[in-house]
Order: sequence, then structure tokens, then C-alpha cells
Amino acid sequence: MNTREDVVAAAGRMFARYGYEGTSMRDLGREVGLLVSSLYSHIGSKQDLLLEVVARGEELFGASAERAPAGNNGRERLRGLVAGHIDVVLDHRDEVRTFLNEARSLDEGHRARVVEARNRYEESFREAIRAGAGDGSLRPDTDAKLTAIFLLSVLNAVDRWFSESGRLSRRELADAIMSFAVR
Amino acid sequence: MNTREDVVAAAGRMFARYGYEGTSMRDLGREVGLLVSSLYSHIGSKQDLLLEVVARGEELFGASAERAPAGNNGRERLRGLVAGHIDVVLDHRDEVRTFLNEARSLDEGHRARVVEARNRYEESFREAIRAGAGDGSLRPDTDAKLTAIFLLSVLNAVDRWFSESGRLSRRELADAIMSFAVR
DNA sequence: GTTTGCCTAACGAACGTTCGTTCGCTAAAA
DNA sequence: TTTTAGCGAACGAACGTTCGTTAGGCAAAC
Repeated sequence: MNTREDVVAAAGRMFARYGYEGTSMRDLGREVGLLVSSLYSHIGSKQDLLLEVVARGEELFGASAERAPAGNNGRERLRGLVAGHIDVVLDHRDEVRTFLNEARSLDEGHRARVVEARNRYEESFREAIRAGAGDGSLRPDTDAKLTAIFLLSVLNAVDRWFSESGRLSRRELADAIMSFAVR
Repeated sequence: MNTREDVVAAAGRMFARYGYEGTSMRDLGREVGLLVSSLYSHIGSKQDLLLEVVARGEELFGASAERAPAGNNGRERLRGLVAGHIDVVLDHRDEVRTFLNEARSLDEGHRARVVEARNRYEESFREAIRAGAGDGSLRPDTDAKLTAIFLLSVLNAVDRWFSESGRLSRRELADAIMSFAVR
């Protein structure tokens, strides 16, 4: 019985589905099988709860970028980043949705940290693309900034439509996105 | 002094920025220069207000799809749809963001209508792609469903980063997205 | 082996505040 | 003279949070 973990997990689930402001502490208590007041045995405040869920999303992406293999060239590195992103998005839907959509409900300082983390993450995509444009594994005129934005736009939307039981496997999806974005 | 219009516009602005649940009627009154109670001289309820803003977004996309020229082939038709989408997104940021992100706060019936409208809109993209794959203006093996999803993922994210004073014009952006998505 | 004291988790009630909305009034516009 | 737009006060409900209390488990003290 790890109640604290249950509370954070339920918060992620509800923040992702109904939004931070759309989730009341009473709703959350009901979801986890506790009265409102009991939640405060495990957490400091609703804002802390959001902070924790968002921080998890942040770490998941950071860890994914570090984990991605260097590969033999820029294209392979990029393909690793894409596959890693897909895994994070699909294996941690709640934290990711909350990280992407609910950061605006964070107080200013923490929100700024999230923006910075996102920039760092995007930069790792740009680096891979620039490397690929330099080593011949991608077209030499590939626009790193634009391509990274396009890629992440597609990747962040994946969980809105992708189904594990659908026509495509994760690997096929990664391939499709890669050949969509670069050639 | 078209107060009702002011109220709806301000609602769009605030729903887009803070979300439906994150916007209080008192906030909205302050934004428009009225007391809360005075808002109710112009609108029925907060939910009505959301409904109206979302409906405007819905119509904007619908009208854009109808307005897009048939073109000489599928690729040109698709290019028109892309350019139209960019214009809608950038010229009506508030209604579009509300339409895309806040539909979940609509009651069930209206939310279903939004989903349906989005499907119809996406279908017009798929049609253009299928036409292009058939008439030789796009690669014959282009996957209409997947390509439409990827295109709309990129298009819906445009307003998060695109700046009118930036490196790219809208037309160049449309071209970049087209050559990104299809060849 | 029993008692004592502490800790944790949960409870139910209550706090002050804010929520969306309604109402009756006033003053200006038509 | 009737309509209208706005105001200010008030409504009940819901909000996030705090409070004092209780029940159970565990370890030290007796």
C-alpha cells in the first residue's frame, strides 16, 4: 500500500484528462479512495502535486534524450531520439500530457524551468539534424530548427490518435515519421 | 460600443490563455471593463460563452476548407488547404486554441459535434491526398490517413512558435510544410 | 508480557474564499 | 414611456486547506 504514489498517479491521470483547474481535490480523493483531507497526509498542496507530475514528465524526456544512442551518423541518432520520444509519450501518457498542457498552471518560476527544459530537449534534436546534414546521412540543406519543430509537433500529438492495437507498430510509426520529416 | 462582441472576444482571449476552468467570470468582467453581473446582460451563461467561441473556431475551419480552391490536381488542392489552415490559425489564434484545447469542457453533446466537425475537416485533407496520389501530383503510395494526421499535427502547432516578423513568411511556411509532408 | 508513548493515515467538520448566477435598482437611451 | 445596460448586493455551492480527533501498529520501558 503505497498511498502517496497512488495519489500522484491519480493526479497525473486526472490532470491529463480534465486539466489542473478542472480537477478538484475532492475529485482526486474520490479517484484514490480517500477523503479530501486525507490527501494532505501525503502531499503539501495541489500545486505541489502538479509540480511533481510535471517534473516527472520533464525527467522522462531528459532521460530519453540521454539514453538515445549516438549511432553511426546524424540520421541514426535522430531516429533514436524519435523512437525514444514515442516510447515516452505512449508509456507515460498522463505525465506527458500534463507536462505539455498544464505547465501554464505552474507558478512563474517553475514554468520558466519547464520552458528551459523543453528548449534543451529540442536542441538535442537540432544537434542530431545538423550532424546528419554535415555527415551526409541527411540532405545537406536540411533546416535544423524548422525540422525539429515539425518533428516535435508530430511526436507530441502521437498519443492523441495512436493505438497499440492499430495498423502500425511503434517501430513502423517511428519509420513513418522519419521518412515524413527527412529524406 | 458593441459590448456583446467585446465580451465574446475577451472570453476567447482568456479561454485560450488560461483555459475555460482557469478563467473566472470576474476575471472576464475585469478584462472587458464590467462587473460580473453586467456580463449576464449580454450572455446566458459561461458555458454558452464557451460554446460560442468553440463554434466560431469550428466555422472558421469549415469555411476555410470550402474556400480552398480545387486546383489543377490533388497537390495544389492540398497546398490550398494547408495555406488556408495557416491563415485561420494565425488570424484567429484565440478561437482556434479554444476550439482545439477547451472542447473537453463542453457538455457531451456539443463535444461530440466538435469531434465530428474535426473528422469532416480532416477528411477533406485525406481526399486531397488521395486525389494527388491518383493523379500523379503526389507519390502514388502516399498514405492519406497518416499524412493527414501528420500535416494537421504540424499545422495545429504553428501558432505556438510562428512569428509574423520572423524569418519565414506565411507562404514560405506553407511551402516548407508541404515539402516536409509530401514529395 | 504488559504497558506506555509515539507515529502514521484517515476521518469529519469547519475555515475563509471564490465560484457562477440572480435580483432589484438606477440612469440613460430610444 | 418603455427598454436597456450596468451596478452592487446577495445567493448557495464548491473550492483548497486546516483542524482536532481517532484507530492501529510498533518499539521502548517497565
